[in-house]
Amino acid sequence: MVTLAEVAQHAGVSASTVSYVLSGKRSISANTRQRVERSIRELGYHPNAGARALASSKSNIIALMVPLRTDMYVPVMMEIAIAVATSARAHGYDVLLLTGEEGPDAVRRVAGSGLADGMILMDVELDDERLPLLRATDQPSVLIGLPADTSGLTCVDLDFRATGALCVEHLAKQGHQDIAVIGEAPAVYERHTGFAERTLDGLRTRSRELGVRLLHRPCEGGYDAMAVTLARILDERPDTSGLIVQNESAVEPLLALLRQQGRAVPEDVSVVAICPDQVAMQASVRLTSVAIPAQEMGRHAVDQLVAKLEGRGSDEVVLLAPELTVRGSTGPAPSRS
Amino acid sequence: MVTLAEVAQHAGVSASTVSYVLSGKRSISANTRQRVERSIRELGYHPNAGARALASSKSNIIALMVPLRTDMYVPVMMEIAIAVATSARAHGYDVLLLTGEEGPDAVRRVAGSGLADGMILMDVELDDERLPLLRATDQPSVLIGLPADTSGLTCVDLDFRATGALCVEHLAKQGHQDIAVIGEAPAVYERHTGFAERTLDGLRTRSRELGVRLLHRPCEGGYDAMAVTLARILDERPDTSGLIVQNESAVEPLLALLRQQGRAVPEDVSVVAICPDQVAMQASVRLTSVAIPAQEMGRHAVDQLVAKLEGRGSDEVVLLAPELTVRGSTGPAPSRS
DNA sequence: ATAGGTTGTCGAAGCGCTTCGATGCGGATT
DNA sequence: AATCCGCATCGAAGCGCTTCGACAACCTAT
Repeated sequence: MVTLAEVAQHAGVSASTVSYVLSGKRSISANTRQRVERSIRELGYHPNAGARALASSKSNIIALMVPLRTDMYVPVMMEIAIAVATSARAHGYDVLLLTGEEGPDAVRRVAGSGLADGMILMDVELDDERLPLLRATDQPSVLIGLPADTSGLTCVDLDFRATGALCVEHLAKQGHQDIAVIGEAPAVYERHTGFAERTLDGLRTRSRELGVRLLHRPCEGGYDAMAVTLARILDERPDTSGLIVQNESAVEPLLALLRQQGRAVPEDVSVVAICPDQVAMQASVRLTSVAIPAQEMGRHAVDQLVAKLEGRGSDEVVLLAPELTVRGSTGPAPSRS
Repeated sequence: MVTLAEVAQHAGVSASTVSYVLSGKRSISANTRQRVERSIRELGYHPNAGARALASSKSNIIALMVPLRTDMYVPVMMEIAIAVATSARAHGYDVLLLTGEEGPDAVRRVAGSGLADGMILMDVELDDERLPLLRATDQPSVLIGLPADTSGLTCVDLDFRATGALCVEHLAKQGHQDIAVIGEAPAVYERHTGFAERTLDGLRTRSRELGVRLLHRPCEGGYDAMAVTLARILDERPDTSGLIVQNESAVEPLLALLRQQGRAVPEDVSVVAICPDQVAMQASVRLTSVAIPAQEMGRHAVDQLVAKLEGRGSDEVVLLAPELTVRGSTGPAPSRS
């Protein structure tokens, strides 16, 4: 293993000079810099991460806490995680992957050990048990998702309230009077996941304002669960002509069922999805949808965190504006029979 | 921040004693140990990761390189990643998330800087460009997936050759004579991804042995691509009665199309999927499938790597035996019209 | 009673890096 | 010619931990 000292000797300068060449924190003559850089290349030197962390008390690592559950909104999570890793690298940081498993202890461990300089939390619940710790340790952090109380926290999220409103508006504008929402699995609501409740709030508020009827039903993923849920909805509100789906793994089953029952999309029923663009475009019907901008969320979160770590940056809540893309699954409401 | 020295002072012992209490590398009297442990608790001491890494030249971190592509076999990747993170924690390791983006350089960076003690590579190609480096740096590592040349490497994977064989056998045993394989996207084959080619090999070899006809067609995910692919298959081999799908995002579209065309599963067509159990069970037809044991693969990889890091462990190729679960999507071949 | 072996603890020497103050030097300012 | 300043470099002091050899203290076998 090559050390700083060896590079210094090889280049005929002192260790500190090499260090300054590397960090750029003091001016170095062009001549010396080149000699040092050459030695670094020739010896294949790589600074030792541990030593660096110890001496500078900065690890250049960002911790990312992802939910343990592998069953829900997986693609979104994955996309965010990858976006985080990629943007972090662009800022010179590496990413440490923490699963929800350890829970709040992970926060303590990471903050205490100086393993990471800051952390990004995903899948934040409205009243998340990690938040008190986060506030207490003054560990620089950014949440992806919105808790109930955002004071003293930096958060990044899609504006799900506006998302809900947007979906209702779109359907209402086309004359739909009876709208049903097929939501995430019941467990998601029971955990008081921010995005689910906020979407619902936006949906309800806007539909009240616009005077349309709204029915919300949670739904597990998969075909059978969807079949039951759809039957219940149509039983309860036979005039339902607009459907809003916020559950990736319910999308395709829903379309299959509608087809099977002879309900044409969008002639008989309009469907709006809240899902990644890819899902909306790969479905058996091109779905009108509000995209979940996973990449952008990940990138924003990193940008915010890095800003904090560099002393700039503040406790801000960034809500990304939703965008509804009209594709083939929505159209005018059918005239009442 | 609390340091070892402070704990030592608080407990009235020397720093080295505290260190030995923590590591258990020398015997300590019960009395002293308790005093030290009490001080640790009272002061809320957490060892500093950087200092530890520097002094011991072990970071207790495992690097996990995941493919950058977010479009393919995502759930499997995610499940593996989470399994890796979870098992690693159980062994006292944290996980550093690297994306494929950096390519081989990531290997150099991690190995050189001592950031991680070892690494796990996913999405290994048959002739992966990271392998030469891996062999050169003698960085302890484990691959998930099989390259062409496994000499000097430790690999963990599902036995995809056996998987392919198993699928063919199952269908052949039910009398199917014309079998079509709907594979991963063409890009996957072009990259020479090990698992895809091996599966194909298993499928072909076994079908030759059993004297059944086999047609293989790569297929992008999504409904449209599937429609085209299916049409081509049925055009070319109208007698096809057995389908084998190895592409998660083609499963549901396939079922929808078959339904739409009035082909009953399993009466007219039998379908075997190679996919995670969850996908097979959530589909609109309970799919007979060979599971991709993502969790197990992740766990095995970590176990192997940890064994290597502790000096035990060898360069072994672990192939997990495939298991075919019969569900509702396969049955006897229809008698020829 | 004495040599020999355990057991439990301590002190000190690093691990490889960053960073601060000091220093030498040439050029600009009086 | 004396003074001041900025630039480029160096030396040394740590950062918080692990680990090795040393050493008392005690126990056992002779």
